[in-house]
Amino acid sequence: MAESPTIRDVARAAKVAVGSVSRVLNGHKSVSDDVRSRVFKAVEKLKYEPDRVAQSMRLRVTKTIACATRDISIPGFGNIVKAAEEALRDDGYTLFLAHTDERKEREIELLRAFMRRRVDAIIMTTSSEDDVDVCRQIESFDIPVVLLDRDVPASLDSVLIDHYRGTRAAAEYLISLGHTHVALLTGRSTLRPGRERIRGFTEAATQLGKRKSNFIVRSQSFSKESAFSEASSLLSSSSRPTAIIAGGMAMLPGVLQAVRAHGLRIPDDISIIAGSDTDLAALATPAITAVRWSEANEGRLAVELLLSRLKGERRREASRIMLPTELITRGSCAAPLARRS
Amino acid sequence: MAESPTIRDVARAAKVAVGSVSRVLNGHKSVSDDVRSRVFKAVEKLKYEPDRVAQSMRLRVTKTIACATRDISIPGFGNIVKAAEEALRDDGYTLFLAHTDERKEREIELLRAFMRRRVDAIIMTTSSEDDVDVCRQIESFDIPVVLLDRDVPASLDSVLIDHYRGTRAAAEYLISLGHTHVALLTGRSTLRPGRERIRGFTEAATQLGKRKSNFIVRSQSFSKESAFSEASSLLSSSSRPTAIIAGGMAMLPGVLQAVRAHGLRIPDDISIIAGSDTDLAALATPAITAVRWSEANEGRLAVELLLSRLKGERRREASRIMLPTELITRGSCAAPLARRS
DNA sequence: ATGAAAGCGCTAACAT
DNA sequence: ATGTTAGCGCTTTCAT
Repeated sequence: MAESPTIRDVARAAKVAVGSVSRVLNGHKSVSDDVRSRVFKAVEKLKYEPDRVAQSMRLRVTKTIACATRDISIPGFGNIVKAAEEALRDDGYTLFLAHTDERKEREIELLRAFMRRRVDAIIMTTSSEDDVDVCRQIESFDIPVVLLDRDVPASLDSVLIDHYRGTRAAAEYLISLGHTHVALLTGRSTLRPGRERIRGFTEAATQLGKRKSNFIVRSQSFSKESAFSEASSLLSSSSRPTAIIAGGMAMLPGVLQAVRAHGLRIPDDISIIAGSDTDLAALATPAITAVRWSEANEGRLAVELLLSRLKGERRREASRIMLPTELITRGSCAAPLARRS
Repeated sequence: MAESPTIRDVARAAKVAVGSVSRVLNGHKSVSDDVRSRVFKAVEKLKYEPDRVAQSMRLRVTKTIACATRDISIPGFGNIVKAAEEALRDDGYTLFLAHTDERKEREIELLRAFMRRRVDAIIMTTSSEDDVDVCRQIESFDIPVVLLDRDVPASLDSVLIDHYRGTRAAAEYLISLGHTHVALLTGRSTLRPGRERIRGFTEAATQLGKRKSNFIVRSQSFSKESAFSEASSLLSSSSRPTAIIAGGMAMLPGVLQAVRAHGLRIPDDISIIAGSDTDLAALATPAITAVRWSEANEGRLAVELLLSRLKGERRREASRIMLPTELITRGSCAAPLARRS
């Protein structure tokens, strides 16, 4: 296998200078038809492909964008990444993908690696919104960064999900069915998705008045495992809630597992609402009522934000795009048993 | 924001030559302690990070690996990619991710883009095993390529899943329950996963004898949508099967949707087996019997294969690693109704 | 319109 | 042990 041909090989084959080859390939005006056609012929013959590494070197632009999320194997993130990749590729960008495991050190290490690779922009979900190390590092970057559902002190572009309204709607719906003893399982309140869900949840609770309501929040982590253990402990408690909101993208499986382990029926024994919509929510039996938003839009909008900066508007104000949520009611919620009998 | 410092800036700050800086940073022997410490001090002070693009340029190695699968939003692929990324990162590699949408033109375009980026290796699922364009292109590459569950004429490394045994076990299990009218939904037989599943399925059918069995194969595509439409047509037919095997990573949702649309009960009216294990299979009601393999191992082994080539064994024979499958029996299968009554 | 040459940041080969 | 320099493949400036 011969080495790939370089621009010199093309120049030699076309009997022109390398500069002319470059000019032809980059569509400059000042080239004669004769040279142009000879260059194209040589390119064709040699199957020449410009080396992007060399171009990056020279142009100080790599046409790569880094994407780092907590865990790419979570279906929701897959949808986001897919849409982002699709939106990027038409402009000649390629996506670097990595997962952070929600660990700060990994995140810092990852960001450094991305900077050394001279990526043009970054899409990410930081593991913290107030950690000085991470925030300072991101602020020191001179490239566009868009955060996915995060609210950091720095003024960065972000695509936010309206978990507040979504969760409030979910809680109000449960209240309307007669529930007074409801649990919200979500991640740490130091992270926007957890914080906003808690806000919507507690706000809904105030409608009932303090005396009548027993709304509890468990905000440990967004993981499936913690969803399972929190739900299990809740379900074993003497006064178990009559409804649970699984407030995270990967939490429903854990909650359903716990419900099953306790031999409880949905919605008779317990009502369930998922904080994000998935195949599992749609096809469980009964189907699970869920807070939905468009993950594809989330990815797409993040990319649009980046591209607009990359195309020149580098100095505009930080944009915060809020994506609406919608409560999809299905069969997993009913009036609490006590009330029905 | 100042420009990132270069090796020259470090050399100047440490009052040494650029060559010495490079030697220190790359751990060469011939450097005095004095120079070493001065360099490290300067690096620290300037927060210098070597430019990977320049390194790639000089060393002819980019430390990037491309990964292209049909659709990254399919949970199974997420698991594979996650494991692969984890295995790569320790060696300083970063992953380029793209999806092919199972379209040949996209695939070719993608491969070209990857080559122009001078990726060191490629992990992929080709959309075809016999297409001359794609195969010839891949063969022309001088870099390691590992195929995920594909069998192309060229001698490439591959990680294969034992769908043959998995599907045969699934079909035999259904036979043991008394089913004689079973349908396999899977993708085109020109692709290994479809082909092997069909092989296992038909081989199991022969045990029953031609007269007694009514085993039908629908091999259109692996997509959820086609699973839905094929299952729907099957379920509406006058002689509908008593069991369906959803033989693809994303097909179970489509099949369950169809079953639900027809108001059928699992396993009373119809038995279901999933061709790959997911949260949905584990947590549906009833839980769905599934053919399982370790997607994490699939990703990990693919990377091991690549790294071993990258570390020198470039000329060894192509390896074909076969990953075992296992039938996880859950509650979605029962004897067919006719037989029970 | 085209050729020649500088230079992006780095490593390695060559001097000393 | 350390400094100097060529050169990776490309784009662009400067001559002509």
